[in-house]
Amino acid sequence: APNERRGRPVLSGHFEHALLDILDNLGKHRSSVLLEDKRCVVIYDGFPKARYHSLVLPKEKIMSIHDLKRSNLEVLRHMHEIAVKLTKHLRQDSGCEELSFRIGYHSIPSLKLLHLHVISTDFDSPCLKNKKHWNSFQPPFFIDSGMLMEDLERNGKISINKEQALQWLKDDMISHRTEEKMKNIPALKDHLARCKKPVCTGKVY
DNA sequence: GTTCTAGAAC
DNA sequence: GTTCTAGAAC
Repeated sequence: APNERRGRPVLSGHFEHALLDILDNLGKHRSSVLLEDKRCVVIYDGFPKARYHSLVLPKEKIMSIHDLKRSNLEVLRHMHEIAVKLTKHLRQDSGCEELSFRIGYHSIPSLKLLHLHVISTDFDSPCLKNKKHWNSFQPPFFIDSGMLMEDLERNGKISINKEQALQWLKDDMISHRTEEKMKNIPALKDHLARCKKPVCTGKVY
C-alpha cells in the first residue's frame, strides 16, 4: 500500500510540531495539561524519561533557545518559577524528601517551541532506552535553567557549538550519582535501580 | 521526538 | 546464539 513501508506506518513528517499543536489546541489536549496560567502551560512529557517528567511551555511562541533575547528573560524567569513550584508540590505529594529534579533545556532540542524540562533524577522509565536519552538529560548537553538565564543575561543570546553538543550525546554514559562510567543501557538501568547516593553532577532542585 | 532492524559486540 | 546499539525513515 502507498501509505505503508514494510508494515511500518509512514512518518507524519511533522513530529517536531507536536508541542505547537498542543499549544494551539489546548482543548483537544486537556488530558496532557497539568497546569496553566496566563503566560505558560505545563504538560506531561509524552515519553517520560523518569517517574516525573513535565514540560513548561511559554504561550508566547518562542521557537527555540537559539531565538532567545534579553527581552525573553521575564517569561523565562516565570517558567523557572513555575518549574520550581512544581518540584516542591511533587516532593510534598510524594512524601519523599529526597525526590530531586533537574530543570533545564536541551542544547539541541528535537521539537519546535521552547520547552523547559522538569524531570526527576530517578530516570526510572521504560522510555529511557539509549545513550542519547541518558546524555541529553546530563550536563553539559542539559543546560540548567538558571545557567541559561545567566548566559542570556550576560551575552544577549544563547550560542551552542552544534558539533560539540552532538559529540556530548555520543560520549560515554556517566552516572549522575557516582560519576562511574556505565558500560551499556542495561548496566545503567541496574545502577539507577540500586544506587541511592545523592546526585553529584549538575544542579538539582 | 519514535520505531525498526542490520549487524556489531559479546 | 543472543544482546545491544545506532542510523534511516523519501
